[in-house]
Amino acid sequence: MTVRGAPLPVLSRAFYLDPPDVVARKLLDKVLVRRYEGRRLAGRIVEVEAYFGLNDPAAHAFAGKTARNAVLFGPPGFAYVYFIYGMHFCLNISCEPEGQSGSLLLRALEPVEGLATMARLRGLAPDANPRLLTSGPGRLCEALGITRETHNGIDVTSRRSGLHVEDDGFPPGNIAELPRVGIRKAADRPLRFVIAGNRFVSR
DNA sequence: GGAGCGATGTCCT
DNA sequence: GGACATCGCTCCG
Repeated sequence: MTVRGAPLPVLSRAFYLDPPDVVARKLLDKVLVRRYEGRRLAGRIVEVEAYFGLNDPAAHAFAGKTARNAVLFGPPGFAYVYFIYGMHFCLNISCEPEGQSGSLLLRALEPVEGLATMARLRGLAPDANPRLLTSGPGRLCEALGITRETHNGIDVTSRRSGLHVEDDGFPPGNIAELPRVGIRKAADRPLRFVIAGNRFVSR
């Protein structure tokens, strides 16, 4: 039992050692927390995609290690943030032992704490529809103030990094497996994991 | 509520 | 030069 007011446990490096499909399932219903200007911005993870490094034509790591994707080949539990379509950032967490390049793409959160701040960061009114805050990989990065400059390569297993994942003991929901979104290669593999029926899942 | 499409920077061929 | 793990707007039902 958790003592009221005590900090919740942060997911450790060992949590991310497994293959990406396994970690993706475990990540659902955990809480992503961002420390922003002294405030907590938090959202429950409701949609994750798994990417298998060198064995996965859709993965950024597929063609081998480059300057951009180097984080994926490092130890598990680090943030890989990249810039896409000239205007959005996407957040991944590396998994598998060092040398392997699996990762998890965080695609949607159910916002839990700091909704007004998230709305401001998204350029929306404070009372905007919460579905517009963090439903989608680009949206959740904007809502949490995550950019490549500020977060690529940071350790998400450390509470001090300003971005980590907590386990609040929320009972896991039913998981649905779907094809991944927005890719051309290996588009048929069911590596998108969502909380079935959750309204904050993207699209 | 869904299809179509333009915006825009970076990476790798 | 082409592709890109997206988003928000328009237009049409």
